[in-house]
Amino acid sequence: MSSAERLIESTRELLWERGYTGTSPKEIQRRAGAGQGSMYHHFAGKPDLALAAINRTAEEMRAKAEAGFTVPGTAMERITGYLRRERDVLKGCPIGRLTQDPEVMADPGLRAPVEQTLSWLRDRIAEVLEEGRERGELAPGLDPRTTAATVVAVLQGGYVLARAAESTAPFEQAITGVLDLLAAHTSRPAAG
Amino acid sequence: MSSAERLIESTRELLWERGYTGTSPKEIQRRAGAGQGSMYHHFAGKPDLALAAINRTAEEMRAKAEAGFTVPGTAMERITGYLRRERDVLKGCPIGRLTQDPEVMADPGLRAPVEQTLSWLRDRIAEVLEEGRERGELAPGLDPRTTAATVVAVLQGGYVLARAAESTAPFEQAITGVLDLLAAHTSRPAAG
DNA sequence: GTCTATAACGTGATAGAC
DNA sequence: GTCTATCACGTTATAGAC
Repeated sequence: MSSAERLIESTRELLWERGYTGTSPKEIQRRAGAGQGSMYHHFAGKPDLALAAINRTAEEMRAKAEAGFTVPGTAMERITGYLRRERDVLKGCPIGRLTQDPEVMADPGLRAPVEQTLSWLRDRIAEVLEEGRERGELAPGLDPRTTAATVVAVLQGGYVLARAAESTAPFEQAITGVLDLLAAHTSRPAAG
Repeated sequence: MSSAERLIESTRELLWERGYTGTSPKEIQRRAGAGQGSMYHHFAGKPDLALAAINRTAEEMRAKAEAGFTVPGTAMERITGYLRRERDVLKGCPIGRLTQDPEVMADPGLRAPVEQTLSWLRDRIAEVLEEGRERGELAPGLDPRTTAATVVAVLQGGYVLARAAESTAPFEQAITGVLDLLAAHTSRPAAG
């Protein structure tokens, strides 16, 4: 792996673990096994390197989510599969956590991928729910857009509760709770 | 207001806006209109001052929540009142945001009030839901503890979505979505 | 491309005058 | 109690050798 590559990967890890404000170029270099000169040769500075790291993480997050949504099955099964997917719960969402970083949110370039990724996720879940409604799997009274916002919020908030408790239990409970609530709005035409 | 008091209040604001890692003693002093000497006279250092600030914020958060839960009404009305309460949505939750701060979570003294406050909130909401179930307002199939975790997660996650979008809209949608889902599990003995 | 040296500035804290 | 001076260290970057 090239120096530039190792620098990006180290930055991704540190942004996840410590956020943008809490991450220094020095620590990035140390973890990447690269010197100052190498970093400033490949990247203009900390914001430039962070942008590369955030863009890659955002892309990866979309790909993982999309893989879950594209599988066959009812809307409820696809949402369940997405929510129950294996996750590093105690580390939280690498994109969602950046919303708490004032320096990220103050920089339009760094904020854009964060905004777009979470916006895309809500839209995508709303589409899945809309498809389920069209197929008669979901109650017509269920609004796809508000429900999608709720699903994404439970996920993001579940991470917060897990980190606070230093336990995955509240995350699992939050997911189970919203799936139980959703289940009451489903009918299963195939299974009767 | 005394210097010590102004220092605590400035710290509370800065922890909310910038987090612990992103807040320097110098900035706290500037905002409080106090010098270095004053701060280090009243507090042992940054962690000590932050602890005082976090404890006060945690206390305030509990008091506000409790005020919402103590009002008369059905469980659904009390939960709705709590979730619909006026909030500084784009600033997010002053306690929840600390879960993303690695330095806070690494310090047991600072972490404790964060953990206890969110744990208390889940317990308190579970109690309200349990009361509703006992009164026949809520479906017996609804588990109070998992549902409470979902409610708190929607709130915490709603803040994340709002900050990402720089808009309160996704927060409102997430709240509306979970209340709609909950509504399907309620019966209103009084209203028929 | 990668290294080391240097620098201007900020951080978190201490010391001691007043 | 509050002030200013000072300090060791870290941050973010630039310069220039190799």
